Amino acid sequence: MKIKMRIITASYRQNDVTVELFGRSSDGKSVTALFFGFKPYFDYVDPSEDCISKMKNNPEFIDMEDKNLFLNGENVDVKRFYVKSPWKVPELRKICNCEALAADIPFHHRFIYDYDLGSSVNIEGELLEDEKKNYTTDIVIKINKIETAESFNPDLKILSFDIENSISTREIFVIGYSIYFKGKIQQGELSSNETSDEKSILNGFNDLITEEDPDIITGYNIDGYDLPLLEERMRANRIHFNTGRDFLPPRRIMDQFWRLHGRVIDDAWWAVKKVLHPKHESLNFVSNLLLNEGKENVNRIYIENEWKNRRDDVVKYCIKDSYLALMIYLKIRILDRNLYLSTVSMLPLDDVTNGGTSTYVDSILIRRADRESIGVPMSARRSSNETYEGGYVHTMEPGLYDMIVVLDFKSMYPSMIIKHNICFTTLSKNGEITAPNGAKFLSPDVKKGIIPDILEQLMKDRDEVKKQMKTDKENYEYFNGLQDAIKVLMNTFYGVLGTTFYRFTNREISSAITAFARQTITSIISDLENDGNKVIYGDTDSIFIESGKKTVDEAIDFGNKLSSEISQRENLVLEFEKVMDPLFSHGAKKRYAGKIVYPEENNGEILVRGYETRRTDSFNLQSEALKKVFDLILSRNVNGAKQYAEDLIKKVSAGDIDNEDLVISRSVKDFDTYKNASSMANVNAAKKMIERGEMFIPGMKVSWIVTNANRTPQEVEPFIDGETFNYRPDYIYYSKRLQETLNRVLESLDKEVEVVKNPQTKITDLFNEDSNKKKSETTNLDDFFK
DNA sequence: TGCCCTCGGGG
DNA sequence: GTGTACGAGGGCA
Repeated sequence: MKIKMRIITASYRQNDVTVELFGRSSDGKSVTALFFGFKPYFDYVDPSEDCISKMKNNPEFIDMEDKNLFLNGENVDVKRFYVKSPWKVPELRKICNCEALAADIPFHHRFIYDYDLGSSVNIEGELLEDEKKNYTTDIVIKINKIETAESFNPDLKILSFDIENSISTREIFVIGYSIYFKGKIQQGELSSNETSDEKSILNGFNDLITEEDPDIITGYNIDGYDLPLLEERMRANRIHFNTGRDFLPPRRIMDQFWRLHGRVIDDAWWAVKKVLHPKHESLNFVSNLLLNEGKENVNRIYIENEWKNRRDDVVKYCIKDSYLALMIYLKIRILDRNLYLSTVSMLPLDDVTNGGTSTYVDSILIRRADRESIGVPMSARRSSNETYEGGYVHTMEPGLYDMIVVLDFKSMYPSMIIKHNICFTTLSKNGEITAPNGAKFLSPDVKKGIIPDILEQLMKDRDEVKKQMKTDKENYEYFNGLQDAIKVLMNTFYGVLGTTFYRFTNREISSAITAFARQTITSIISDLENDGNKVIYGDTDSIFIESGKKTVDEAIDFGNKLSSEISQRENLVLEFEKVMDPLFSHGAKKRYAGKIVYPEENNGEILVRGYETRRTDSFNLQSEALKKVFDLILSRNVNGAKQYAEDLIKKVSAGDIDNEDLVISRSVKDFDTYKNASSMANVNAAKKMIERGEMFIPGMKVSWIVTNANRTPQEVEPFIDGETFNYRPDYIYYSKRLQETLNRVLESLDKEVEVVKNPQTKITDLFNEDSNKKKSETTNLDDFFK
């Protein structure tokens, strides 16, 4: 039989080293596809006789083969060794002293690369009835023939769940779930009652997953809470946590992700963090923000009592939470994004969802290297603390600027790589292209590098998809998602090539890329200045110019004109991105705030870079005051901003402020998990709560007010909602912190006069670091990619 | 300046 | 599972 399927995850069976591909077929069935007989292998560069005999005598040895590969600028002889077990490779690659190649590629990736499979595949094979009992999928098929197919997006089943449990005994009370499939939502719960205990909840959960057979499992903070809890309770009840499509349990990877054979575990909270960067990350806040809908009213701090007294409400609350997580997950469209990304990077969905970014680049580059007989080095395990010069940052004079036009280089680093043929395959002493850092690369007519070639192709692909997006209105969404994913992939490419020690590149190559980029932007800036333009700021691939225009329309014309002039002259694309009016900076690099007036859809937005204060352990007043100050400055009311700041700090130092505005809160774990618990304010607040007979359970969030910051550690008193606070806050401490925050912004505006009078105590000048600023400053590329 | 430690979400 | 890794901020050397 023949089927077309989208690959969700790939793995292999330990017992017989059979490759397993899990996915959904074009007709909506869940599928396990098995490939028998694929063998692990890796290469040794020019191994000695001794090395070869060691390998041949190893019980893992199957076969060997001669190869000739391009490596570090020359062709070398290598021996390819085929072995029995993927998990033995880390051991085997250390048997000899010579260099091992491609000995750190996960086995399922090795398979996908070798058969050059994309995210969707056509399979010819036969149904395996006797294997059906080993998997939860609708069908199990033996692969006789497999090849990549045009990518398609099947309907995937998403299951979201949430658990309510006892804080003290950890016992699970209820698991609520919401399932999304083909546009419909189905809900339910598993709970303890007269006839059902925790054991039956846990077994019920396993059954639910097995029967529903979802492709995606989500929830809110399931990675860090619900899944570890399930694992713990399953163990306590001696129940196998067999929720995989092969009945194996989920496994925690690096204290971060969970991996489950056949399904993707995709925590909605992580997705929200990555995509949205919300001010607060709580389910209630985020669901109100995205869905205009909040959590049900249950007090989870007193969950045991709530469960005793309001069981039905707790069940409702639990289901609602699973529903909210599901709706958030759908709303932010992270699944679509990852599906597109898996399409363009030719990887299973799980690998783009829960894998590192270098995996995407590996997927493209390793296939290409194999095709062209280029050796695949191992990832360097060197500690790479060495930094190198990154992007160019133009220093900004402190002040308030009008009608600023912002120009952006389109794909600056990919453009540099393509233009200068930068690649590990072209790096050569004989190269006629010399980078500003001294690295030399062969010219494209002598040898075209594979990285520039791939990037050029990706750029062309993207333009092509964009064209289709415009002509094929019916499939606009699809093409738009695809072009965006290609952009992400290209960004990933230069991110990986530019920041770390990636297997195919090195420092010389990374710094050649950034050096060319600096050369390009600085020469354009000086051209602009020679033409009489006022360049006030620039960072890596952006240039800020004071247009001198009175109206937005004039500024837009100016921006368009500049962008087309320079783009033509330089044979690069410099896009006119936005107009800000006004723009404010106190003179530090990477810190500014501006009001956007163009493009129209962002008109009125306030853009703040580099000034944000940490939200979680700052007190309310701090962030509110900062926001107010920016509002005033960007309304050009600088004096008003100063006056406001001065008045506020005076008020605080005089104690004329509500206690609520000074509360700091953070969560506290078990005290003995801290290296230096006694010096931590949150721990000390929790200890005092216990002394006072207040409830404290490790993991709880604790609120406090600082009462004496002159002592080490600072003295704090817990702040309990609804109870009077009988201590005097350290108003001097609070006014100092407020002053620090506000001075970061205001200090530059009026240097002679201290912006704010010192409140009672002497405070040394803050932010006097700009005495010897150079005109040109550089920054590490890593900063740019944050 | 750079490293180490911690939190955030969840009950 | 031939796989290592979130991002921001404060404290401290």
